[in-house]
Amino acid sequence: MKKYSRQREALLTELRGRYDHPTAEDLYFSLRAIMPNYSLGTVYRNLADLSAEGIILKITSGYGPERYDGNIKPHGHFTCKKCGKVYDLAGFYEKHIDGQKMVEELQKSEAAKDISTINEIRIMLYGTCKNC
Amino acid sequence: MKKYSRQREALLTELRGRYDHPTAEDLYFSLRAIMPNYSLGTVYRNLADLSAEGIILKITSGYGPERYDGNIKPHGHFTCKKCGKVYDLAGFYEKHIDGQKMVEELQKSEAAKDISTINEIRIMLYGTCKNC
DNA sequence: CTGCATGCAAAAACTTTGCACCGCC
DNA sequence: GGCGGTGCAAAGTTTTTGCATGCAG
Repeated sequence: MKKYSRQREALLTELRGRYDHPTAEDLYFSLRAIMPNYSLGTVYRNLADLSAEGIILKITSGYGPERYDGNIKPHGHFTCKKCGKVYDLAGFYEKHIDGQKMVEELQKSEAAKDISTINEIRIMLYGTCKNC
Repeated sequence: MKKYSRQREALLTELRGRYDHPTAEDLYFSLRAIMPNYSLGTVYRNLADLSAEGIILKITSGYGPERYDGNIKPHGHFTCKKCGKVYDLAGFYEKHIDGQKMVEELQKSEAAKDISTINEIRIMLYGTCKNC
């Protein structure tokens, strides 16, 4: 069982209160404003724990540092290759992705020889954003 | 126009000759065996150039360093969260992903307000592999 | 009190870059 | 010959970790 901590709680609240897919450093600065001794190591440790538990989402784009999302409802993302910013693709999953079917088909396919379990599907589109 | 170099040529040959999604370091060691002065900086520079030009694929999983793929035909990947290894999902794209339709629908959707151009779609599944 | 979480700083992991030299065009 | 690519090493960026201390259970 996981032990409660004010730091983890504050991190979760902060992340859930914003919709800009912050980096660890973004969160660090925000949290420092509230809890002046909040350390960067703790940000990273809590982000790693929370995302491993599936309580938050880690967003990996390959353009800049990792970003995090408090919204764990499956949804697609778009990354701007110029500025690295990540945008939500609302409604995209519902329209285009049938996770259950994908997993079922994979289990029947040749790829099944390598795969033991599947627990996450990420979809990332790339291009340039309107601000760039 | 891009100038020819033995190093870039060898990198491309090496990458196209293997199907294990090597990291920059993997390629560095392989290339060193053939060209003893091949430097890691050059590996990174050529990987960056080639992937920016779309001649090779950069595979970002978020579990370990970037990996690269000489096969640029669109295809899905699977990452093992334990060992970081990446596997191809053959036939997955054809069966599940209609890139053109995705882009068209996105242009009509609310997400279009942020997006200027789209030029890549990546899909990554996660879980554990048979070897772990 | 006991042990997991934190703060802080050092270190690790990965990637980029400055500069002198080399080799393609 | 000129300019872009390379080799090497140093530096940059991002993330992880060791250890003493603090706080939840």
